[in-house]
Amino acid sequence: MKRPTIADVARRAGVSKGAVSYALNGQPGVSEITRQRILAIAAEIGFSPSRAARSLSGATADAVGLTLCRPARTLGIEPFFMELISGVEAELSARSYALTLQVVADQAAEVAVYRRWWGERRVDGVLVCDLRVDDRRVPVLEELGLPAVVIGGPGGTGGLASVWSDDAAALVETVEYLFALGHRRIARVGGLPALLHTEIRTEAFTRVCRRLGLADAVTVPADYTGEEGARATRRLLSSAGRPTAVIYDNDVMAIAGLSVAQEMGLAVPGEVSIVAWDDSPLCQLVHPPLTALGRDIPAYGAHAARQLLAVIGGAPADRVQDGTAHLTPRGSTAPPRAG
Amino acid sequence: MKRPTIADVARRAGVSKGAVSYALNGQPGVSEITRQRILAIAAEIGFSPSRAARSLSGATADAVGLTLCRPARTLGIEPFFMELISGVEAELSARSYALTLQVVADQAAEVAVYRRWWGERRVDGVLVCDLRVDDRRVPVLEELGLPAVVIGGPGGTGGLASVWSDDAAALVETVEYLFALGHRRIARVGGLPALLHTEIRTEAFTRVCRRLGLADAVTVPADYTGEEGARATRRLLSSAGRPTAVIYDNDVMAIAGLSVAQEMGLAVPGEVSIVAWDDSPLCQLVHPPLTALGRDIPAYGAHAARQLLAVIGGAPADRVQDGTAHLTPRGSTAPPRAG
DNA sequence: GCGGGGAACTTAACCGGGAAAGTGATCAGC
DNA sequence: GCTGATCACTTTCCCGGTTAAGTTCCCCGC
Repeated sequence: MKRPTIADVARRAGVSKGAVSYALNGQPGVSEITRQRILAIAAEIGFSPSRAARSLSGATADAVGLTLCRPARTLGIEPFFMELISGVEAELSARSYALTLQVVADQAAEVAVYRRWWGERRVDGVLVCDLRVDDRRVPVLEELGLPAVVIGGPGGTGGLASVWSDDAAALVETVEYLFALGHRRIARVGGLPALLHTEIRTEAFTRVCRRLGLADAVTVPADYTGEEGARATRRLLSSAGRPTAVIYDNDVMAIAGLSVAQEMGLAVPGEVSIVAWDDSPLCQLVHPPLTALGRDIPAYGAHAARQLLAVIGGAPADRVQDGTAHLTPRGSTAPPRAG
Repeated sequence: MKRPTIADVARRAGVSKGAVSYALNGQPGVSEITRQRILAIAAEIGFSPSRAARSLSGATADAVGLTLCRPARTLGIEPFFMELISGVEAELSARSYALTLQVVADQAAEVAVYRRWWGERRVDGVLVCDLRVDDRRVPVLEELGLPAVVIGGPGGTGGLASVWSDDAAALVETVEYLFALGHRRIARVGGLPALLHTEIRTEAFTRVCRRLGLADAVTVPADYTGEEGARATRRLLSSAGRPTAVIYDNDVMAIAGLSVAQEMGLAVPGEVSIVAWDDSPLCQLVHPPLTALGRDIPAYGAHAARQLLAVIGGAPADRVQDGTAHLTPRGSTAPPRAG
């Protein structure tokens, strides 16, 4: 019932608590026989050193923080965060680091959380998601000196370490694929415009379309929810000179878009081709299954966690590139029907 | 850069650190003028007390733990956990408690995590998900004396506090609704059979079907993934005397089932009606939109968190009932087509 | 037989707070 | 004018580890 302390172990072993500390941490200063005896006693009474006491001397909390700044409803439907977290976790728990999670309302709250965590020494570092254009968290983290790895970029990460994926290249690949199929009117339903990766994708989209000579390459901003995806799709598909292909910034909006197209009596992929960013099992459950840009999100998370641990360990704040998303063609894309 | 301590505040205020401690904690022992001066200085230099030092004296970690024991891919697609977490978080962060998350491989690992967390005083209590039949975590938690709230039941929670929802009643309501529509051959695609709530639902299903005189009320076990949902559906719909209605234990399997039915040329809801457990925006994105059993998962999580904080505070280990899921009829259910 | 050098410990200081006990000074009451 | 209470602090100890600085004791060499 009562949690044993190092003093309990010492008493039972008939040694001082210093000796127990040496024994448990594999340091010289105790004989092998004594060490084994101490370890056996510690295991027997279920002793594990108090993290608080340890971090009070040692200065590390053995925990990293992650804040999520999205409304509850979009957090739930998007597999991205949960997959990211499970990847982060895999890496952290292998080194017995804990993950402290906090859902915040806005960036101001997030910055406050960072300050508190660091002041309280609750975490040794943080992972930063949903990087924004001119993100106010970046200068704060730099000022605090709180070890951090930004999941996102490239660019906009200041002097902080980051792990990024080349969304621009993935988008170019997608547009070129649709172009090769014969599409000339391609539209895009984007994510939240304030997010940096949305801007990166939008810019890449505009650039590649101009290069290919596609005039009206429009991006309709949305917010990753099905409702917004549906509304944007309705707008696009009811316009004069409607697109023959639509790229969506996440799977939920793509599925909503597919529904809207079918509702409007448009054949997919005959009259409209659909591509989803973020491949997920859902993309394969609908009819037709969605062509999607997928990548290994848990690995991305693990990569970020690994880098954060390195930065905490004193490594320089590198900007590391993770794998680029690759296109998996499925039934939702085809050459546009002539007409 | 360097994190200030209480001694820094004391030095700048020209008082002892004891005085600073009283001032910050709102205790008597300092004059109001001094208190204000100390608070101003603390705010100015960005001081927040070290959690480690505080919990070393005070014994509370101001953190609760949550372990998730599902493979990464099913964690991602199911909105349940993320919604639960956001609800838990809302309650915890209001009382500035932190949430420590750990993804584990199996129950043995989970038990080890509990032992470590408690021994390390990393958490003040834990939330237990995915309660199993004869769950081995329950006796361990009781033995450790680690405050815990089980999210699940009723039953199987030993002497631990719990928050539960009446799945049996919700299932009965669903079957009666389908019966009233005229369905006489109703099947169910269940979740993992090892989970207690699956067993509760299965038993309730069997009982209500017997009561209504529905002979072949079969439950096909599955694992919440789309693939298994599709496989189970294929099996059910290709059998002789195929069901005219199928109830799925989660939304992903229901969507997969809908796809399979449409693939097999069966009209939904004309030839097969479909009901999903766990309503989510996805259910409204497919065609036809799915009739679903929904409830407020974030509120469920908040409820559990609130109870855990109460138990940590010394409240008795009650078993509290949360709201029952309610049926939202949509386009996927209708009277069976005569034939 | 005695000093030197380790090995195997013990002791004690420290980390950063909380809180009980102690210290002056002021003030009220008799 | 003395006692006692109260205020506003300061001092000191404690939490449970880590670790630098001793302290024994034993072995070895000369």
